[in-house]
Amino acid sequence: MAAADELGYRPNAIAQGLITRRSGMIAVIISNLTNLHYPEVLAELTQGLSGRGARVLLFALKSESEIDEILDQVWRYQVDGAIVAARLSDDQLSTFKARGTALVLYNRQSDGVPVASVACEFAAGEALLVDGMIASGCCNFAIIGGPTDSTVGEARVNGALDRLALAGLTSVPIERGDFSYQGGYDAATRLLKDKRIDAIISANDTMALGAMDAARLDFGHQIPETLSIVGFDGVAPAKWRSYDLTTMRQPVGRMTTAAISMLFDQIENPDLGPEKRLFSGSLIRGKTARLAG
Amino acid sequence: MAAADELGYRPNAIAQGLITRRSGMIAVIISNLTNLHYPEVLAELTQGLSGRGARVLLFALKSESEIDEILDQVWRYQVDGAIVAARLSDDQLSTFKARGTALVLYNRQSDGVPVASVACEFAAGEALLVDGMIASGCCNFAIIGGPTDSTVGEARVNGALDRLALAGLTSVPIERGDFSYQGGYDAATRLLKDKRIDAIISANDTMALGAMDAARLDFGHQIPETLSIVGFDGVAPAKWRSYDLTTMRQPVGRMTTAAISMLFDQIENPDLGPEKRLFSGSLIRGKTARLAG
DNA sequence: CTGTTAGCGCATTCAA
DNA sequence: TTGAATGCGCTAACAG
Repeated sequence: MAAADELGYRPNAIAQGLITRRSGMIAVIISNLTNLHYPEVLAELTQGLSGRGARVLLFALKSESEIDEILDQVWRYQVDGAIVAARLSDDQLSTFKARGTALVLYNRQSDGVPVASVACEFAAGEALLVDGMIASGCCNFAIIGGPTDSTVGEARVNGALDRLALAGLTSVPIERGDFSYQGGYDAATRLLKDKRIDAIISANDTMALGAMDAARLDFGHQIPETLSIVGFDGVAPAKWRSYDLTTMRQPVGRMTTAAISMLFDQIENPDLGPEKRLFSGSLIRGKTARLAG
Repeated sequence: MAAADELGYRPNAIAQGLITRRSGMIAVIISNLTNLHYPEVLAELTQGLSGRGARVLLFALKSESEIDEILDQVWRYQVDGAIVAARLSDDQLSTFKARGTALVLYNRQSDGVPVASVACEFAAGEALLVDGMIASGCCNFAIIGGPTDSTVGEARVNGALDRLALAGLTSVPIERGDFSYQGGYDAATRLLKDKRIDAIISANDTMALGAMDAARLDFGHQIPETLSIVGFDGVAPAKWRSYDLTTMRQPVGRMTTAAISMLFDQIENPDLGPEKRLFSGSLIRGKTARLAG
């Protein structure tokens, strides 16, 4: 019988799945793969899932409107579970429960339906950044946010705003970008017309890098002397020496590991109550902000 | 019957696949997802395949040695085809033919077994870069290559060496990196100890960016006045204003589109002769090399 | 054109 | 322990 194996025989996983009702496939749904942060997440997820004997069925959304057709495919393929970094409506969330498909949200929360999720704590992270900048003398803040329909983006903007308000800083100008370098560059170009701005908080690193270039190359700013800039994520280019961005690094490894184990917990024990796990980021003291304290 | 659909019924693609012998899944195998270039490729592939009604089963290799277990999974899952950006042995290539699984190599070639592939022409690209640099007065070239076991890396290094030899430039120093920023940074640090070097050719953009930072921040070079640097790929960060790298951009959209249509051609017509499609890159005249001509 | 049946490749059950 | 039968959800080929 082992001879058959030498002949190239491999059990048909598709047929196996039909009978065991376990396809061995996990849907990974990511809304903007081109964001520098997500390839890292995807790589970790793929490795981690592979280590637990599962395969990744990948879905990348070009726009959030595609999510319905994507979910349609997800149902057809009988995936054992899904890890989702995209906006899901309450209806869509309920469908997962109704169909008994395990689900973990990545860096998103649900206000309505209870659902398992992992996320990086932004409030504490933003607070740390904001407090440090205030303590070092920044007083005219501006924010570069994501699109208003982005959960992550809004959360980070609000986290920063809250902390600024706590320090008595209100009416902070906000410009929005699409999380891209160019988006950050353009947003900063609009913001820096106001010469008093001496601190920019960006909702992610890539936009912060664009903002840095606009500030120093077009506006003649010295960073961090005349302008502080901070980001969020801790992507690889933020560490590059031409930038050396001050930012909060998401613990990608721990988050993906957690997402995977939560997913398998659900699969093995279907009526497990959903759990939310929050990880705190780690401060990367780059050279783009003087952080006192 | 349409009422059943409202009830949430979706045909079981797994069962469909069992009988039609078409799973609707394409394996995408990528060796180093963390390389900045590949997320873009993956995004395009996923979109394109989705547009043709196929789903992506993703495999990311941490090291080339995992390829065998990966292929094992590929066979089990009865994928309709595979797009592979990883090193495959002749044996492995033959197995695809033997099992009748459609296959397109991405940016790799096979010398032995005939197999369909798409690739970006490096020789002409490197020639363009090299000629331009020579014409503008560079005469002490150095090369930053990839690991010796990387097909793409070696091809690009050899492309550059050939062209340099044609101009009578021989004994060009080569240092190798792992395609990462740090790898390029370190390689440049070793190369630039020789003060005569006035031109660096990097096997990819990310290493070129690392080399730029080493050159200007540690060695006090003015780019491109005292040192020219060119890369290959055309990744997003290469266009960032702090770098503005001179490079050859791979036509990712055309290449992925071609890979997908070649794959489907094979699927629909199994005994189609393999075709190699070569695309030429487009020169991006950044600011890191003065290119005469 | 609608209704029935067989079988895709397995895992699981039951009989031997 | 080994061997044969059943069925997972569907499609295709067939009969009515």
